[in-house]
Amino acid sequence: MKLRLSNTNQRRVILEELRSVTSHPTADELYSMIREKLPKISLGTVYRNLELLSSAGQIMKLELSGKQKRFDGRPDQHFHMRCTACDCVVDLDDGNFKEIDELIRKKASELDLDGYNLELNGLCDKCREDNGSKDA
Amino acid sequence: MKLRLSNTNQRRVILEELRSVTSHPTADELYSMIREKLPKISLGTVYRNLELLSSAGQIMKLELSGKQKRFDGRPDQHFHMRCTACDCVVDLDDGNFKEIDELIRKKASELDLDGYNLELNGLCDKCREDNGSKDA
DNA sequence: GTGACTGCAAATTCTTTGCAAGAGG
DNA sequence: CCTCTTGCAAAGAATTTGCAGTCAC
Repeated sequence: MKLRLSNTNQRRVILEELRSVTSHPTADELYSMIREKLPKISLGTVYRNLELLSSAGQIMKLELSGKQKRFDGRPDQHFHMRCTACDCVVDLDDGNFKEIDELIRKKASELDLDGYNLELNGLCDKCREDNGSKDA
Repeated sequence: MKLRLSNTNQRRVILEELRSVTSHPTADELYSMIREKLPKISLGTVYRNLELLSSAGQIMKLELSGKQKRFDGRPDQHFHMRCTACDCVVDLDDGNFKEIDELIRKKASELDLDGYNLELNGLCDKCREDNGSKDA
């Protein structure tokens, strides 16, 4: 659903901030980040705008495993990996998953399903490094 | 991790109840179901036991999209579909997803990942029916 | 000016936890 | 017995909401 959103300062900063990072912050992480620029912003405003922006298709709301929702400034479909060590979420290179995407879509259309959500698990670069040095 | 669990009445009823349904109840849904048999059981006990049983590998904890965790009496790996209308979770016939599973595993092993979580979306039988009658 | 938006705080929802009493082996 | 478990109630974490004032257009 596309909505017309008015152009408030808070909304603009939230969107800019989210677009400027490749992490996939939770609402409260984003709140901390944004408070450095807008110290008076409230957490409720952050939640409300993230909801509106994702309804408008300008960002993506990620409801992956784990208790907190995360938000992604990239509005296009792509894949995510959840780090099994630090719980962060990183983007995966889509090239690797084109085939998988096509296969799932094909099967889904046969079964009259309409979408899917795939989350990979693994170690992010940082944790892989830490882990490697621990083994050594 | 396998644990030795003592054999309390509450634990046994929770497990039986969860095994007896194919829905994938949330903790509080299960709590309501169980209170018909054990009216004095507490919600905390249900949560604690679901956690223990899933650590022991006797049930599965599903952390899918949506805010509440759901629990599955089938301890073996299989696929789930989330109904986009009523939000329920149903098991999918694995035969359809063997190929997908293999492809994802292959790719995951190439990229040194270690697992994945796939959730399909679609309409459950009941909602499909309701929806059909609405269209007519 | 009017409707959308904001900050604040309180309310909701889901889950976990401390504790004293109770059951299991 | 001694430990693990329970019921209860309170705490905690994440998110939503009511409201009165403010901003965008």
